[in-house]
Amino acid sequence: MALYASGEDYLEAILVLQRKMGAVRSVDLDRHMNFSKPSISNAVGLLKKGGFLEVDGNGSLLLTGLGREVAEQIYERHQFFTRQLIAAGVDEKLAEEDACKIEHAISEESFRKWKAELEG
Amino acid sequence: MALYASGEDYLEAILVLQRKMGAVRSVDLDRHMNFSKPSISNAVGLLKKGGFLEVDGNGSLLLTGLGREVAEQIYERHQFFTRQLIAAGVDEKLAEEDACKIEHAISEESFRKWKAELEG
DNA sequence: CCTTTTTGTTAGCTTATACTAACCTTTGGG
DNA sequence: CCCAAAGGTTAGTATAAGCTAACAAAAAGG
Repeated sequence: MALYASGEDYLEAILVLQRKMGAVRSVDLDRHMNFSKPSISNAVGLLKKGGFLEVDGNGSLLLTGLGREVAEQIYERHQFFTRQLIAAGVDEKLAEEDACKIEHAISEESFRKWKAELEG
Repeated sequence: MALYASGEDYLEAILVLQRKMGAVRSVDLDRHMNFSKPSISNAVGLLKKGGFLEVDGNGSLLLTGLGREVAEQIYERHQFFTRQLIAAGVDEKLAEEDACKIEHAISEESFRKWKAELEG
């Protein structure tokens, strides 16, 4: 099952929220991303079907190995682009916003090389 | 009328083709981008309606001031990201592909500042 | 215990962006 | 001069990703 920009964003959000607050349920995603409950519910269903996460008896979202891998990759990109933009003088809010879009647009290969070049 | 990633790509392609071969018709776009004729036709219609281009009696696509402005902005981003990635060791083909996606994801403000920072 | 709130799902809609199949023009060579 | 090719449009379809309205189930607390 393919993963798209949207799915990457959900996985990243789950990772971030897990680090911040331990267990993460759909409703936490709901509050963190600004999407409606049905959108979250639908996205979580797709990620489950794709093997990126599982839902336990308490409704907690658990990243699988695959899901965690993707989430960490995307989050690393997020941080890199945010740092770069802030270093260039962009204010934090905009830097985050733009990083959040760029992170889905670049290939892993380009990212690795560019990061090595700029921060290596 | 709003302009999306897709529209930006068409405008950029028109600009590039104009520079390379003078007049540009839909069929030239057709060959340059790998989309079907109806997709091109539809996109051109939307760009016309949005005031980004006009079509003359010969079917040539003429960028308006607005259209040219957008096209040049996007093309500048395209060139910047391609250069950066190539400088980081990414091969040209992938650099172009990734640049082509990143160019739509970044805000003008972030782009200006980042370009100034990296290429002074 | 019953009611309200919290949480999640279903059903159905919208929009951006692509596609194919089929059709209509215009144009240009034999 | 006619027929084929080239160029472009129409109609209908698909998919990713969001939305609202309405419902269902579970938890919480007076």
